[in-house]
Amino acid sequence: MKIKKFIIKGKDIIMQSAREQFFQYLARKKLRFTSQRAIIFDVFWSVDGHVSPEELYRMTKEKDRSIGQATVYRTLKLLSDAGIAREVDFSDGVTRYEPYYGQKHHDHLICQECGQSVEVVDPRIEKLQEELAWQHGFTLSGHSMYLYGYCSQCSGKQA
Amino acid sequence: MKIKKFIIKGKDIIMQSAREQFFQYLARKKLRFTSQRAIIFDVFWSVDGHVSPEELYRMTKEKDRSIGQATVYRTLKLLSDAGIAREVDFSDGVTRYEPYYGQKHHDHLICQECGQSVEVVDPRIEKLQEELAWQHGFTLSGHSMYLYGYCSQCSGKQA
DNA sequence: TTACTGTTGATTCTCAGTATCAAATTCATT
DNA sequence: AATGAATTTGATACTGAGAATCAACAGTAA
Ligand SMILES: [Mn+2]
Ligand SMILES: [Mn+2]
Ligand SMILES: [Zn+2]
Ligand SMILES: [Zn+2]
Repeated sequence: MKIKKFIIKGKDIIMQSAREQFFQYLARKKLRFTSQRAIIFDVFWSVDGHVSPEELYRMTKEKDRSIGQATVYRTLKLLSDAGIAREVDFSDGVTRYEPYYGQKHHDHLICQECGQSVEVVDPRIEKLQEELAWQHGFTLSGHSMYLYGYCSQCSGKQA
Repeated sequence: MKIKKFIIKGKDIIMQSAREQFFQYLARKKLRFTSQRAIIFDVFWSVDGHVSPEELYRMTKEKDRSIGQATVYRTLKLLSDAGIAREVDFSDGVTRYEPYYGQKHHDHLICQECGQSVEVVDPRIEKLQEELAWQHGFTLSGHSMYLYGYCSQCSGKQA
């Protein structure tokens, strides 16, 4: 109970910080923190998962009928640039976004049967990636890594 | 000279084997090794790089004016299924294909400035990926890993 | 107020990739 | 060779994600 409350409070604080960072980013770029952007941010943050622009569009519409789809796309791009959202691509044709503020970097392990995804990270891999790039004279600025397979439930059903 | 000749000969042998594997695959699936498929295969193989369907379409047209774009798309898909081509996605909006027969698995290191890509592989990373999936109860069937950064030429020009 | 800059939603557009389909080709049997 | 079934083809229409356009709108500062 206490722990859960603590966690929720923690998440809430993070949310406020992220909101603040978004605000700061906009200010720095002389852009405005409009009501639409606020709504989109809030819904996006409350989902806290891997959400496509179209999904988010549907959800924001429930809060505000008048919000346009283009604005959702635009805002997600802004959130990316501000460093509080990240694009993820599970190779199923839709680009998704996930909250990224204060979150450690992670990669994804995806079940090809049921679609569930697990967030994973291995510091040793991260280190080796850096080395690998270095060996080829590259300055590494980022990477994307997706591990595809079958989860414990689904690998039983496999042929 | 001799070495180059040997390499070319080697490549040629591989090409023949890949062609043979394509043929076998088609036979197994009761599909036909048509002239169009042969042409597309040959051009694809001669390019030996990361080529988009549209690029390949343009190139095959130079060999045979009458080949349709749909056939190129279809054939690339067949080559994928046959295990002699692989889709690659450098996150620039186009899916590319690369020959994959007899080639060791590799990942890609991409320069975000000039677009050049380097094929890389680190057995230690591959191993750790396997372990990582295992730890989460997953059976790993594949992965995609792209390292983004700036090559030695381009990192000089960086701001 | 005015002038200016950024924002919005609707709409149109683009572009990769797919679905459709009638005509053509190839294969299997007779 | 003739028949008929199965596969393949290229043209064309279509789809769906995302971007571009644009006129109306909303803050901002003088
Ligand atoms: Mn994630
Ligand atoms: Mn490659
Ligand atoms: Zn599963
Ligand atoms: Zn470069």
